[in-house]
Amino acid sequence: MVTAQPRPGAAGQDSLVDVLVQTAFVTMALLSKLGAEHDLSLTQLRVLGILRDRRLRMTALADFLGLEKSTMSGLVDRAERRGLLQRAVSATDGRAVEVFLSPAGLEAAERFRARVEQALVPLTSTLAPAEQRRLQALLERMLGAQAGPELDG
Amino acid sequence: MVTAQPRPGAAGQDSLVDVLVQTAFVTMALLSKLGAEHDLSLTQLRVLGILRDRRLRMTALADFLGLEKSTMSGLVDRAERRGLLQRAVSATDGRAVEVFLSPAGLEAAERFRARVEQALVPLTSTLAPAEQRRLQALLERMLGAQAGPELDG
DNA sequence: TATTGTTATACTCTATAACTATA
DNA sequence: TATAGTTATAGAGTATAACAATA
Repeated sequence: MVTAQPRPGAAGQDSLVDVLVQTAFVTMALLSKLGAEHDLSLTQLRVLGILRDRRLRMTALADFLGLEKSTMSGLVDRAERRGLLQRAVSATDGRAVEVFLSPAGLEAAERFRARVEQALVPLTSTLAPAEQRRLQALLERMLGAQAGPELDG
Repeated sequence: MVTAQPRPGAAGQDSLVDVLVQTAFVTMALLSKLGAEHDLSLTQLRVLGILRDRRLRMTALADFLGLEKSTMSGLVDRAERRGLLQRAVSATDGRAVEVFLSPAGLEAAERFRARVEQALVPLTSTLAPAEQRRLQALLERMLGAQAGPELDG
């Protein structure tokens, strides 16, 4: 879990939960580090990822991320100021604001995606191709069991 | 990766990297949510986890978490104020400060660990016991490939 | 009156820079 | 002089509450 490696050297008596949590921390640390290189927080990265192929209202985006709409305002403000995304009042509802990636934002999202792919190779390539497929399948099945659309992203 | 589920319904064309990242986000969201129930941030949870079975200097703790020592000061301040951990000047080096869990902090750490274990059951139990062992083994091998002690925790 | 967003305010997390105390 | 921590300051991320505009 949120614990340090048990004992440097004494491996393997962890539970699946421990390993899942460690994997999550390692992965997030990596994302975090890569993001920091471009001054992007994990949340900003998620926003870019989510908007890669859609245009969402503030509220929908907030729901996706599990955040308050007031938080979204600030988040979108900063990203917009940096030219990564844009706002537009909805054509059908004068109250609603739609958010979408700017060309620069889209390019940043693509570029980042490639960086992550590449940065994770040292980890994933530890496993043989068949094992990688098995791991992917197991994780997919596990994730499938998990509910809300707010959690992926 | 940091992307939303491809298309609600169209599953499975993701790469291993995508799935790893999604797993990480789901896991972190869960930890985050459980932590929030006790007003504990992910970082505070990590501190509790790391100190569960050790006593560290401020600098060592900062290294473990990959943070600046000034950040540690604030983090430890707040946790100490809440009675979760304590500071003590090192017996051997008057400049150094050692940090360790208070009894309340230890109890909180244990309690939280159990909560996480329990909260992840819906996910892990999707897999048969043999599959769980296989998943754990695969992840462990993958993690083993990864370097620094700053990244676990 | 209900919904969509924004603004005001406050707190945590984070970093950089300047500082104190000990080695 | 170098090292260990703290303090001052500033910015991002987060939430709650109050508000404006539209439905």
